[in-house]
Amino acid sequence: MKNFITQLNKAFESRIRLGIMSILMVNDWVDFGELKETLALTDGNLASHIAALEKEQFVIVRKSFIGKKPNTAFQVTQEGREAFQSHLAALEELVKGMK
Amino acid sequence: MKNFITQLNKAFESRIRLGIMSILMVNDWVDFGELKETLALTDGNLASHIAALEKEQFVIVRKSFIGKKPNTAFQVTQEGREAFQSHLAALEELVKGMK
DNA sequence: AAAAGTACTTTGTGATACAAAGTTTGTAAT
DNA sequence: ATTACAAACTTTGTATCACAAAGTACTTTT
Repeated sequence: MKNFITQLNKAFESRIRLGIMSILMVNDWVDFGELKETLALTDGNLASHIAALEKEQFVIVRKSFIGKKPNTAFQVTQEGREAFQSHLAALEELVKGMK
Repeated sequence: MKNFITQLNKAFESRIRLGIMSILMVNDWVDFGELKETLALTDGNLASHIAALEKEQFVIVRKSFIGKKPNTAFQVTQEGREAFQSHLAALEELVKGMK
């Protein structure tokens, strides 16, 4: 009766991390600037949310240069993909119960 | 592109409040003790989350006596119902985008 | 009188969110 | 060579939140 709530992942409770994940789920290698603009975040805010997701090993970070400019890009890991899908499945249960 | 995230309501970000609301959406007048057990919360924890929802006017609280025992029960308001449904709709958008 | 039940409130601690400003490293312009 | 700029952080500071545990108030049961 309460399991669908305990299955919700704490890492995905915040709107912003929900946004980051949903973008990374459908786009391979999204870069810092693009993500920042899409979600209308400050640098620091994005950096800290990414750090939280990286700590959980839900995303990986790649630092490189595009031409002469430094570029940081993110990709969702397999683990992140699975965790996020479970989270969404639990949310879906919740929605279903309401119809 | 980012609107479905901004449509997510901050009041419903926590697992616990998500749980409270989903129960109240399908049950009329749920009492303190029942909600507390269903969600496996401490008294204080439930009280504070309810207070947050009450402040937003998403739930109303009724204090009465059942026989000789004090009873506190909660009901979702129309406003709460609408806000929660919008929230779920936004989550559904998010899920849909991923299929 | 003592114990137990209901519903809180208070206290304390630790985590989180966020903005704003500062820092680092490397490139580009003058 | 100095200045300026850009990307991506890190730091700082403040405010809010989550939660457990203990305390409170009132009533009822034993």
